[in-house]
Amino acid sequence: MDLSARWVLHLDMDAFFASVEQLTRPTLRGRPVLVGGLGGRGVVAGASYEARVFGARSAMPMHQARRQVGAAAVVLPPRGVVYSVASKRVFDAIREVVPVLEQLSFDEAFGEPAALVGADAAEAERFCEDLRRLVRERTGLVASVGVGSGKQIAKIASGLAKPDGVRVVGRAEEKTLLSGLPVRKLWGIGPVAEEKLHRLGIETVGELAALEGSEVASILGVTIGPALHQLARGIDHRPVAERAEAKQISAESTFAADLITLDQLREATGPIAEHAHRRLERDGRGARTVTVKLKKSDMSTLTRSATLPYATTDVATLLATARRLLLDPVDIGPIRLLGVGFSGLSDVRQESLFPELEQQEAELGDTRIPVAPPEPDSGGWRIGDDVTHPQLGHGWLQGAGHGVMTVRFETRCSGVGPTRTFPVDSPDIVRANPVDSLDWADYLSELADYQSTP
DNA sequence: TCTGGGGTCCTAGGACCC
DNA sequence: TCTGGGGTCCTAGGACCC
Repeated sequence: MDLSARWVLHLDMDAFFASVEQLTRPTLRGRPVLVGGLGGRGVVAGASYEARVFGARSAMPMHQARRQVGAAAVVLPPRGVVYSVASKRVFDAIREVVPVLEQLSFDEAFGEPAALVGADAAEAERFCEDLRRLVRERTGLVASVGVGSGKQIAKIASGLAKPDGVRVVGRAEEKTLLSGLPVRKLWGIGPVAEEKLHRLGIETVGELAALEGSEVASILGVTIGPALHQLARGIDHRPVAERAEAKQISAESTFAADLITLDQLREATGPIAEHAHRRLERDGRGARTVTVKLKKSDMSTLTRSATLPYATTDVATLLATARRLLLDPVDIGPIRLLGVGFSGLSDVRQESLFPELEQQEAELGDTRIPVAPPEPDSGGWRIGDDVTHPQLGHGWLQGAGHGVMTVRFETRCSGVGPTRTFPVDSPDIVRANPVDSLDWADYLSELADYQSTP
């Protein structure tokens, strides 16, 4: 293939989590929305542009973001299923035009459309504007697109395109753009590599590019070094390809207060392992290796893993294995986070070679699966919960306390909806599927169409 | 009340086998 | 009385990404 003719595009949804909240809850449009953990140890997973004006950013501790944004901040817990459905719709739509997509996350993907081979910059730009229009029409969400000769440039370009834009970086422009950038902007250079380079006086991608290959290898390692050196010099022939199946499925949880006994740790393992196990079941494969991850109060982490003689989906076996791997906080110190991961995933759901062993493990694993944590005040309702009312339809909880709750009735297609206040134990208010907030009005209009059809 | 949750990839040492 | 060499699997830790 003639690589000089290559156009790679990087599509990145604008403020994805916050935008989905604003889409499905019209009251939030134009307001500074922070999505993330509400507890003291939560961080921001998504911030709307209105919140970014105040300096709020992803990965920032929530209490800090909240302080910066002030009283206008709307803080909501993440609704993973809604983002997942919205994401699928976005990329299903894009695949109609660009069949091969390398999806990096819920909100990002590379593509290399066949239609753009040999195209000029203006054609590439028109193509991407069409793509953005398609996404907006189908989903109501805004994507920005960057285009360049390879993945690295395309990714940098999408950053420049934001918000709500397209940026094509032509061949002539590439070198200049790249060389002035701080090294940290290069994909694969994180805080540690950045610090190593800074200590040697290397600040920009241009300075990195100017080094000898051997120097870069000695600073950044023989595997990563040469790859990053090439990228710094604008050489990026990496193909765009669909991602392989996941190699690992895990769940983890940070506790409101550090755990200090082995018993607490054993209890906490249940729900976390079950969470990971539910996703394993959905995936349809079995796991051979179980890993537990413990993060201590000083943020250092320990992992312990064990490999079974066979891959299994049996929750008792997996849970017992995880529990066996735990370390005692009395020995290692207070634990702020526990994770349980499954790997060595395979389709073969082989019968156990050692059924009696499995039985033993199952019995061991049966010890005291903890009850769900007690619901907080307000009748178990939390801000952000999706609910439904027989007359008023789908809504979300704006506030709860003192025996009453305030519900805002609105969805993606309803426009700003009305609020009503109910006793927290009102039988009319029932928990609803959050995904309905993406669809509910559609469903109603379809129903109306259906009923009006003779 | 500093620092979530879900991933990928790399390194390095030891066991084990031929 | 010197201890090869390669390959694979397992384990633990860590950098990095969104």
